[in-house]
Amino acid sequence: MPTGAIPTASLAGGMDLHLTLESGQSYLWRREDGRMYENATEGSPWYYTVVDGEVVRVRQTESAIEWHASTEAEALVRELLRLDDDLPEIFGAAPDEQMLEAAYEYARGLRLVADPVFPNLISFILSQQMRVERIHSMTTTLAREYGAEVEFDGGTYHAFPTPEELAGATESELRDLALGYRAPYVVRTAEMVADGDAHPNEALGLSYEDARESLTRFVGVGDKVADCVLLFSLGYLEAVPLDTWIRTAIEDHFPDCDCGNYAETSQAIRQRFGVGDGDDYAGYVQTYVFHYLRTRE
DNA sequence: GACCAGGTAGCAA
DNA sequence: TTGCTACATGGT
Repeated sequence: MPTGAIPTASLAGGMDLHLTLESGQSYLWRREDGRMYENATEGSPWYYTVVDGEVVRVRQTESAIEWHASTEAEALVRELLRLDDDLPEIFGAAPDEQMLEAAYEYARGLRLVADPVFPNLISFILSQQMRVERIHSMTTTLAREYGAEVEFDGGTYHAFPTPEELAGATESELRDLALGYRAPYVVRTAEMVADGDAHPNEALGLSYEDARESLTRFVGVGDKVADCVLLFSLGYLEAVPLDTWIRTAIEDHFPDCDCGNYAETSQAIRQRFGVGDGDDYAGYVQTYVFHYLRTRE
């Protein structure tokens, strides 16, 4: 079984794996000690995910990010956890606002993730009007009920279901799993992908705003969920999902950015959060602010 | 028992 | 276009 260790000192701006995986941006990793989202973080718990049928385990030790997988996986780990992002470069040039500075300090070492797109799309369809812990538990349930079992190093893991596997579920079954009114959204979106009518990757290559518009054709996907898919999966780091927490931040700290509708408020806050003259990395700033506001105290 | 959580679809004006 | 409102569930 290939293993490896990526020295933390080699990563620009360091890395905090716990923050990165438990800050509510990805719902596709699970903690092997079963203590996801508990504040106590003694030891170096392993996290795992399944990508294209391959189990990938990672943990953070004092000096490295260790990985363990069924194939050579360093490049994949670097991609999934965005280990090549240069945090000092991003935050060195980020806006000089008191609340933002507090968020940078609070979440030092937090990196964005690059989730596989279909699982990410479904997990954020589930996310509406839900708390972070429950979103994670619902994606875990879908993996357990509909995902393929993968054997790895003596253990059994569950992959997130494919579009075909989820399209085979019924609304009624998913309601029985406590997905509530999101159940038909999940089935219908999975069917669109499984039937070849649409794929979230078709957003790639489009301008940011066209890409956001493109994703909203999926059932259960509006501007906010589309922004999450763009930011946490498709590498549009300028995307700033306007959820309840960010809307509160706008109200309290950047009231001039509230333009009354999503598209214009989005543009204003992206300019405010962005590095330099444009909106570069505005989504990076957003993720720090979200985590800071949601979990401080 | 309200109130809230990483909102959206459907419908009326 | 914009402005309601219904929608499930579980925790505080």
